[in-house]
Amino acid sequence: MESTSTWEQQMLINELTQGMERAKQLRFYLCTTSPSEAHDLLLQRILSSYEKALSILKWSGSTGQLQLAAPTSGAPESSISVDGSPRSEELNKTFREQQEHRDTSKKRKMLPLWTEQVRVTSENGLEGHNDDGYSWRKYGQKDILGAKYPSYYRCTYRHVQNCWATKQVQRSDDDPTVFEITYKGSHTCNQSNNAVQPPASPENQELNHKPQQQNQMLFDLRAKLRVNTEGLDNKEITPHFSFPSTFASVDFESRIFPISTLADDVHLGANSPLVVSPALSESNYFSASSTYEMKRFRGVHNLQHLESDIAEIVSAHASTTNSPIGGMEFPIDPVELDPNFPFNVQGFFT
DNA sequence: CTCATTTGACCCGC
DNA sequence: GCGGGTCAAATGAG
Repeated sequence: MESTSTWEQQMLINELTQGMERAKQLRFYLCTTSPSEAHDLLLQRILSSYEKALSILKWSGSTGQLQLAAPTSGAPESSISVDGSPRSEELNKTFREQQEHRDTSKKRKMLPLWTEQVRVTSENGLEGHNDDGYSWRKYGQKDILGAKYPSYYRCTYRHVQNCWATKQVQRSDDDPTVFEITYKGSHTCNQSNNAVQPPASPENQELNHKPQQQNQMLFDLRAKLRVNTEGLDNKEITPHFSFPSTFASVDFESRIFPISTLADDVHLGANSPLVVSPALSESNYFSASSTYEMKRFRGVHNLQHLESDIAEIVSAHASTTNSPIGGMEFPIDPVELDPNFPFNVQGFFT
């Protein structure tokens, strides 16, 4: 019981911390740069973090696992609307909680639930962003009543890092250009530390599946970088990767949330902590092998997944040298990172 | 060869 | 029995 509560608290801390840090970043950007869509996106992500935190709070409250009250009465979306942005037409993503009426199964109450709507356009496939940096694996698709072939995704690192986040994507009945994405559970994998919380616009994965491996490489490299830097200055480096993806969200998020550190020192000043749930992070960084053991203990029912899990574990250590992005224009060794390192390569908010 | 997706089968709650 | 959700063998892509 307490462990569950602690986990929820960590998730909450994670969300709130991210929201705070994004707010700091926004403040900085507003002071130093001209208005741009980046500001809107950053605002959106800030609000999303807080909304998710509220979602967790409400969910925990309903299950009695966390005795905290949501700061708003009624639906949070009434007070914190992502769509509140005057440019929401471009971002066009609403965020609403539905835990009150979606929990028809007691077992399925075990995970927090929220829904995100993503609008798809013919030009760029998705407005706003397409990917939150999370890596998903599709595990099912089924036509159900009132939905056209909803797809089911789970976190790629479910077995490696015991991350039980899932999402369901289905086309909106009202507007065929809108896809409703229902997220279930929060990421406990490393990705959550590097990715922006409002998770991937899932349709991207239906319309464009390629970024998955790219995300994995990015994640692997990020993990590697973080491990390497953690012992040095408790800082981490997330360089700007630009993938040939149809969408730019991963690229964008890498820029907008440079997981801190040297890059943040440049942009935000040396007093920018950007601590993303250290407890969560650390426990996850070294959870791969233990998860593997756990899996063995519980009995592996899918050898293919086990093998891929092992491959992921191995690749996480080898990606720095083998991955195409490992040979990028930035030095891997953080010590060698020049404070003036051009994180604005390919335009940092330009 | 590896890994992600597809898709029919299966499980489970109502 | 029905329907939503998940599993896992088959298949395909890179």
